[in-house]
Amino acid sequence: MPEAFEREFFAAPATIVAPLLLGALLTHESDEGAVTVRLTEVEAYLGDGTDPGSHAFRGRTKRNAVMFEEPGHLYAYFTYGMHVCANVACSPAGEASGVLMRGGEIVDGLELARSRRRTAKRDTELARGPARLATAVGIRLTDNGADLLDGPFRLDRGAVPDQIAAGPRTGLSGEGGSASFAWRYWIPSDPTVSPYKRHKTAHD
DNA sequence: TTAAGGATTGACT
DNA sequence: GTCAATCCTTAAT
Repeated sequence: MPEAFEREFFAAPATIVAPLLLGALLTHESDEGAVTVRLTEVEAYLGDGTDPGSHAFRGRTKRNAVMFEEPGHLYAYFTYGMHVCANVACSPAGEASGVLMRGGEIVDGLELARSRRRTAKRDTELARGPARLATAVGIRLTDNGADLLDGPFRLDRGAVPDQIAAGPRTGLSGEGGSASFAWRYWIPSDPTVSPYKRHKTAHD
């Protein structure tokens, strides 16, 4: 039986929490069944005005309100007209930061994940990429604000990875700005880490 | 009220 | 490798 994270664990800035979430197990139970994903890739986003890439950069809005409230909740948002991405809200209530779950390995509920991700040719593609992960686990826009420590969602400690890599975040504009911070963390050599836009990492 | 753009993916050349 | 799809959120009229 895995050990669940405590609320307090998420009351730290996302840059602290993010690398510690690698290897963690996110489970979502719905009418269709349960799916569990082991996180292999995450990104941190701050909200104190220092991080232009963050949705919380310009302060609290209707969309990002969850990030400013109690930590350990799900911040799900809609993007590109068709995709949902899932974050874990971090920092104490009143402060905003979040960890974007970018990739993972499906370790339970494989059949259900496959049926949700028809276009995936291999199991390693089921949750490789933020919107894919959200789809495979069954996260919808209406799940925004859900508690990740109680209810249909659960976030448990998993085996700590042997190695952790850090590098620039992906998909953000403004090279001279926050895109150059090493706030993306992943498990090296894991096949479920998304390969996108890795144009100027200083390692691998 | 309207317009611009996005923490991406999948299809196609 | 390139590019269209598609609609919600935000900021500007």
